[in-house]
This record gives sequence, structure tokens and C-alpha cells, in this order.
Amino acid sequence: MKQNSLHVGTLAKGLRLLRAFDESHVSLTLTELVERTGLEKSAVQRMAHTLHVEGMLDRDPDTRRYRPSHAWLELAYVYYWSNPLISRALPKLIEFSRTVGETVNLAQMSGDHIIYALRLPNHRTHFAASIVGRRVPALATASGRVMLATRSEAEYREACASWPLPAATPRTITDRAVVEEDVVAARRNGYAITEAQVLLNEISLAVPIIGTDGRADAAVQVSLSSLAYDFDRVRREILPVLLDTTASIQG
Amino acid sequence: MKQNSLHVGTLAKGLRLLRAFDESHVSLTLTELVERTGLEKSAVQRMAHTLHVEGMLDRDPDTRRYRPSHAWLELAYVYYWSNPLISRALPKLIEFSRTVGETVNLAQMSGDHIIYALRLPNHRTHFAASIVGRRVPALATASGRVMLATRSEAEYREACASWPLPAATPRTITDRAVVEEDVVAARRNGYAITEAQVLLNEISLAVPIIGTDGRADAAVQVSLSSLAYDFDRVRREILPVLLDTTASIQG
DNA sequence: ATCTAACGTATCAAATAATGATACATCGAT
DNA sequence: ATCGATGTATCATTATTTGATACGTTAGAT
Repeated sequence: MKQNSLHVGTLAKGLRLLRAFDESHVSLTLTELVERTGLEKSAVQRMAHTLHVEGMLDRDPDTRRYRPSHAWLELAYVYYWSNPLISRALPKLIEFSRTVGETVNLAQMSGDHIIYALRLPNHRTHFAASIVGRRVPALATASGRVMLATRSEAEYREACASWPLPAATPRTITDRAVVEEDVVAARRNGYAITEAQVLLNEISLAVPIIGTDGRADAAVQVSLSSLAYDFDRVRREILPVLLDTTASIQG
Repeated sequence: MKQNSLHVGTLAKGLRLLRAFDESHVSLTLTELVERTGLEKSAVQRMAHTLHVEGMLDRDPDTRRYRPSHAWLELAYVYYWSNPLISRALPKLIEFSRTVGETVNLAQMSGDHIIYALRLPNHRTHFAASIVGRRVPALATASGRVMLATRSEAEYREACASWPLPAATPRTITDRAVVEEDVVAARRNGYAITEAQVLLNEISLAVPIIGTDGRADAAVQVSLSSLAYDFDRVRREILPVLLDTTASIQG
């Protein structure tokens, strides 16, 4: 089982318990943990007990279900401090959010997904789009495409060919050639704009935050209702302010 | 070392590595990890390696420093889904934040601290007050006091006598009798208001979210500049809206 | 109210997998 | 270029995890 002698299997197993929780499995019994981790019952028993004692899992004394603890939030707190981009971007995003009155996100590349690291929801934003830490396939998002557009041609072509691209909505573009065209367009324009790729009636506009090496690992994305906006209006009213914002973050 | 046979020491040690990071230690070398965890060099080497391979720690290939990974944000995402209060409160808080235009927080009791689970910053909010997961000694905050006020007399007296109460600012009240008086006042009034307990020039107003058992494990807190507001104005302008908000969350 | 199947808890001998001392390699400061 | 500090690799020892099993407990059905 262990590949090299530095791999501590027991620790890896413990982490599997944590990963067994997700947005549709927010609390788990012992046997559910056994099913979802594929580990032995005894092992799960010990790991869950340890995680509970160590404060990583809460436990309902009546139902005996395990739940994520506050520690899961504390870890996010430390992450925020650890990433200097976050503290640079946040005040600018707050200001931007107030100016345009729409939902504003900071997205970071994370493998072949993007992860939302900061989110400033507005009154129309639904729950899933209001909370940080959500991962979405990069190719399906304006943020992902605009970040890819700052990479080399080899890189973005490889990504467009192989990264996941599930059909989240009936209108999701699953033709990879079209996605690649959009990346090329983003490269030319300096922004990407999509509609109904992840959520119906949602327009997303994203501009990259370009690092010193010319590559972007982050992007600022605005989400708008397609009932209130069309692409033209987004380009006229939102894009200029967004470009100012990202420029000020890059310093 | 192990207390009972269900305790998996290896897993507990791995978690200590994660806890070695905090807001003033956002990246750590191997030897720093050894110092901060008190574990053997070899153990830290293996644990850090495993956490890296499992995606819980990033690593700078040049400096060889370990850093929190995106996974730390993903855990927060799951936590949000796991706590039904969060999804009930968030839309109301967004609306409230827009109405009053000030920083709005959802605080939860976490042992003898409170933890900020939701934060809607405004343009004046500084970084530390903008990000979720921050823990603050409960007695020092309006939220903590107003939650204590919903507990039994025995409980809140015990808390006022023994919970931590560090002098965060020159004006922090460290007289526990005064704190207890404030809890009693909160019990009578249904809200708590503090000034300069955690941060100078900051007024905090908090109202509890009371559960079916009459006890509060959460509170909504508004933070205001004492340069712009005094207690009277807060009570007149903010408090009524805040009471409406918490009432609507309790449903 | 009683039964029963599913779930959670406790125990223990076996042996695997973590341990930690040490040696080697690499880095970076002077 | 040298030296001290930091990171990496190795291996025999044994403490620790393992996992099968037996025992309690719960909740749902009749």
C-alpha cells in the first residue's frame, strides 16, 4: 500500500474521513463513513474518534452523526493570511462591489478547476454562489478561460483538449473547439465573457490578475443576471471599472 | 502517550502540523515545523510529505516552505453547507448589510471564544475583520456577551469568572464584575453593545439568534466606527433593523 | 410494548507500519 | 570557497495500528 517510506498511511486515511464530507453529505454516521471512505470499520471508528477528540469533527450526541467543526473555518482563516494576493485584492473588490452593485468574485486556478477564494454577494446571489471554497471546472468559467489565455499556446491547447467540461446546464458549450476559440478571444481582448455555462440566466465577466511572469493564477469575475444585462451593456458599463480594479490589484 | 486504545496518535500528530500555521506563521520550513509542533524531525518530515502528497499543504519548490493549500478553503465550503443556520442567515444578512451600509457579522459560540462564520465587510473594514474563521475571546465581544445572556445564571457567572479576557486594547474592560453586569444588561435588553474592546474606535452591537431551547449559539453583530456613531444613534438607527433581521432568521 | 436487524462500541493477538537515530546531501551566508 | 544549518534518505527496532469478532444499544416495525 505505501509507495515510499515517507508516506504515512494512517494520516492519509484520516484525511479521507474529512474528504468524505461534501455539500451533499454534510453529516455522516460511522457506517456512512465506512461506505464513503472504503476503509475498515475499525479504522474508521478510531479515526473518527481521534478527529473528534482533536476538534476536527463535531458529533451529535443523539444521532451520533459526525459533522464538520469550527476548525474547518479556522483553517480558511489561516489560508487567507497565507495568500498575499487575498489581502491586496480584498479592499479593491469591496470598493468595486459597491460601485457596480453586483456579485464579485476572486477566482484562483487550482489544477483543472477554479476555486472561489473571495465572494462579495449581492441580494440576488443564491447560496452556493455566496460562499467561498467552491470549485468549478475551469473550462466552464470565464475566470478559468481568461487565466488560460495568459498561458502558452501549448498549455491552453492541452487544457482545452483534456480538462473536464461537464454539461452543467442545457446551454453549456461542450464543443472543445469553441471553448478554445473563446480562450483565444480572451487572449486578444484581455477579458472573457460567458453566459449560462454553469448556471442558467447568469452572465460572467472575468479579467485576469497577471503576475510578474506574465501568467495569471487568479482572476476577478463579476456575475450578472442575463435578465438584466446583455453582453453589450456588460462591456460598456462593467468592463471598464473591472479593468481599473484588476490594474490596481496588480499594483 | 495514548490515553485509550481508540486514539490514533499518528493522525493527531498530523493535525498538529496543520495547527502549526496561524496568522503570523503562514508558511513554515521543516525545522520551523519541528519547533512549533514539538515532534521529532523524522516524524515531521514524513507527516509534511504526506500532507503535501495528499494536497493539504502546498510547497514552494525554491524555498521549500510549506503553505496552506486550497483544500483549506474547500473545507470551509463544506462547513457552510453543513450548518443550516448559515444558509438561513446569509440572505437576510446580505439584505441587512445593504440597508445599513455597515459591516455585518454572524458570530457563533465556540468554546470560550466566538468565531466569525459570515462577514459582509464594507469599504472601511480592515483585513482581519473581513475574513471568516477568526476567533476572539467571547467575553471581549458584544456577540459573546449577548449569547451568554441567554444561558442560565450559573453558566454565565461561571463564564464571566473563568473565560479568557485579554486586554486587547488600552480600553478593554478587564474587570470581570463589569463584564458580568454587561451580560445581565444584555439579558434585560436583548442586545449588547461594546466599544473599543477588541479594536479602538470600534462600536459593536449584537443581537442573539435564539434557538428552540431558548439558548443562543449564534448572534448577528454590526461593527461601526465610533467616530461616526455614538451609542444613542446606534440604538436609534441600527438596533431596530437588526432586531427585525434576527427575528426573520429565527423564523 | 416487544422483537429484531442495523448500528455503534469494546477487546485483543498478530504483524505491519511508524519510529527516531544517524548518515548523507544540499543550501546559503560569510 | 568554506562551514554551519537545513533538508533528505536509510534501516533495525518495536510500539502502534490493524481487523476480526463479540458485545451493547438504538430505532423502526409489528
